[in-house]
Amino acid sequence: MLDLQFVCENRAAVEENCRNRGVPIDLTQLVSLADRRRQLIASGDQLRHEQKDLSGQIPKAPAADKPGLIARGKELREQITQTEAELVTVEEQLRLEQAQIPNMTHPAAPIGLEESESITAREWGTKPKFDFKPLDHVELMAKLDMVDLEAGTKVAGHGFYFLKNAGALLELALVNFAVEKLRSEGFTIFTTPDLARDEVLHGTGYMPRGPETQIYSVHNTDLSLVATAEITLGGMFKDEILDYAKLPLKVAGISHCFRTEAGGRGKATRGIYRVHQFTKVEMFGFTAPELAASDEFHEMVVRIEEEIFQGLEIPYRVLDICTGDLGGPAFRKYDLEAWMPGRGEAGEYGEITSASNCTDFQARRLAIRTRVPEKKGTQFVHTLNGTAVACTRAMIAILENHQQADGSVIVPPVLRKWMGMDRITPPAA
RNA sequence: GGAGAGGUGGCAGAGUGGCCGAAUGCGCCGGAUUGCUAAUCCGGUAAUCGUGAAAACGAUUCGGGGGUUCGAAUCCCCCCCUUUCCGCCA
Repeated sequence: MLDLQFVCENRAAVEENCRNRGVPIDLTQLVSLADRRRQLIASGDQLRHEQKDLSGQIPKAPAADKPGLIARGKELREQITQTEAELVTVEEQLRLEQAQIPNMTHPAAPIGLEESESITAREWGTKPKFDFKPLDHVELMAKLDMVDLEAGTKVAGHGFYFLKNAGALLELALVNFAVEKLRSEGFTIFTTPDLARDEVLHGTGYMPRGPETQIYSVHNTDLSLVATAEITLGGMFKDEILDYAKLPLKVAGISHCFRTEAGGRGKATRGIYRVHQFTKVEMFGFTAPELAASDEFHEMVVRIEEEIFQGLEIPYRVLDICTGDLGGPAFRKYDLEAWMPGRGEAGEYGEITSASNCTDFQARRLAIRTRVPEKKGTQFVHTLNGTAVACTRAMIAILENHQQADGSVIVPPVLRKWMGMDRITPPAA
């Protein structure tokens, strides 16, 4: 969420930003609610001040004066109750209005509403040329006996799967590879809860239990399955004041990710590209509340993502995401898209990572602050998140890019120590 | 799951209706002093909201919510969390 005072004082800029992002918004209501809130706080403060003063006089007052003072006290109590009740209502409405407003946007982010208006910042690697018709990951995994989609459907429904044989090993190898990389970069590694309180989901900008939610919730509890470890990693320092000297904090989480993918049917649903559950290693950062600090962290996150996929020898491109395609909390976002030879007619790019700088947008709702030397009070830290490895997508890219004419797949050298094999071949019958 | 104990400032820990935003200790910051890797002494040291250019002033906050009262950290009710013992268990 944005700072209320900031929104009121920079109304035109906020409205323009919303237009750039394709978010319809009218700030009139918000501004008048903010005014009303201020009035109510002022009169409430004044009434309470008088009440405090009065109740201090009562024990010392002559007996004859007491009934009058007590009567006045009762009157004040009623006025205060009334004022506070209205304030609660106003603040509730205000919160709803505020929640609609997306983060501001990095001045360098490309402006545009269509996905196609994102800019390709750079490309890496050479797309493989095959002297045979390349298979897609579904066919490859079937031939290599790496997945059981039917069993997944039987047990949990469409969008669930059993990884099997080299499939299961490949998932673990990817997790290990990412963890090794992140440790060398100074990240503290966590396995995190796969469920979180709705309050934490809201804090990180996810909306459980709505009509269009992407989130699975557990009935009769305030818990939901996490869509990413971003939620739990962001939530772990909720309401805390972080030591400025220890920033930036680099943490990484291994978790399962659960997504309903409501309305996601139709495009690219084949195989394990879009699934309801997958395993992911996620980076998360808390930086000093300065754009220079979070910008630098953002570049580092993208660099690590690129080095991971360079290690896996996957051709990819980096997209600087345009304003219309940024999520609400993101100030700027870079996606990595891997070349997937089995997608579409002759191969297509598919999203494999996403790295966002959320500036203080998440931190404000989560109340994660720091004390900046020489500055009064506390300030909200900046938070960032980025995918190290989303296993299913990474597996697709590996299988389709490294497939051989005989249907086997060469294992990227960096994974071999965990896979225990150089090449994935069909298991002996 | 059963029985008990407890949630107060960065930490520890007092406080059972007005003199309590809160003793004391530790930590931290500033200063004094001492020729010595330290001790001692003095002072300062919460967050949030509102008004204000600022200094400052006011309000709120003792796990959360509700109640009693002129007045609640303190009394009553509900909830949450932590912890100890027992049971069960990967």
